[in-house]
Amino acid sequence: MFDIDIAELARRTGVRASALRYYEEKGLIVSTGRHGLKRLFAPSTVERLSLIALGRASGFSLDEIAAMLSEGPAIDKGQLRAKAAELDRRIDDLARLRDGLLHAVACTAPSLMECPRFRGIARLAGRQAAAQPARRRFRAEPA
Amino acid sequence: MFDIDIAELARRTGVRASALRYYEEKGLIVSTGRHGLKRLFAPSTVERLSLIALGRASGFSLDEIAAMLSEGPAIDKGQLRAKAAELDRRIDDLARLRDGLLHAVACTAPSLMECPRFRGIARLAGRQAAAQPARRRFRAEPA
DNA sequence: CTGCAAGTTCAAGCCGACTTGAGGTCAAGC
DNA sequence: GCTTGACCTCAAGTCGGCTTGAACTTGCAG
Repeated sequence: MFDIDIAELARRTGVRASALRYYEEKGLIVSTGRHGLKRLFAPSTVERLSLIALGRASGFSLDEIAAMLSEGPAIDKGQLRAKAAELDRRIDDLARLRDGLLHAVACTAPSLMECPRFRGIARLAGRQAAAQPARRRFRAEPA
Repeated sequence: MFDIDIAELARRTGVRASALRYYEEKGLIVSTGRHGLKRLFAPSTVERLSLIALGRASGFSLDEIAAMLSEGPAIDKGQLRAKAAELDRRIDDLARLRDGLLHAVACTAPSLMECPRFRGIARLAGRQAAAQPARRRFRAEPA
């Protein structure tokens, strides 16, 4: 259970070394010290990074995640509850879209927009859906 | 049921005119013609934009949405099914994170990372969570 | 000792999704 | 017929989240 270097942390988490340095700079993770120049991380950082990945995949910004993970004496419960509620809404949206896609697979209408069921989904979607940039997929650090 | 101009479309959907022009350029929406210089849109574009908003909120890129919405003679069912499965995974992730947040509210451990339940969530989250940029919230076009 | 792979810093670049600003054009109202 | 203001185009800028490249430092193997 000794501290691990950045390459090992990258290997265990699938997060690139450059991203790990960036995370440290942003305060999302901490290194326990250095061996020469090289950063050392506690093994528990692996779990912390899982949580960060989960937050990212759920659409939170790094700053928001930092806030949720902060050790601050006053971690705001109300804010967490609000986040949870927001997640519930997003879950509903995703479920609706999933149902829409599955219906689209089975649907015989010539195009999605001509399918009344799909248009119903569209109508439900409404104005309130928040803008959000596109995902980018993980790319491996060149060997 | 006459065609509407870009300002009206923006008003009905909450999407800024500049974004609508960008969407047209990317082929996500089409204008039916011009009145002078001004674009005209069919009223059904409102629904289409709802769908686009839903897709965005669900983490799809504009290109992916364009593909899903395409009228193409061969809209790939397998791909849609894959998207639906992906959504299911994302829904699971979000539910897990939501449960984690709710537990955090109730939890007595001094910090999230010291709570065994939360660490369990972190462990489940695993490596497979895809990287994804942060949401940006909608900002209204200056009056 | 020396070499070198694997780390380091820092600045600059990239991507998607828009927004902003400058300068131009048009249809409608006076 | 002229102004006005809503819309137009096009290029450049912004933002978050990294990645990349150049130049440098180390600990360890030989």
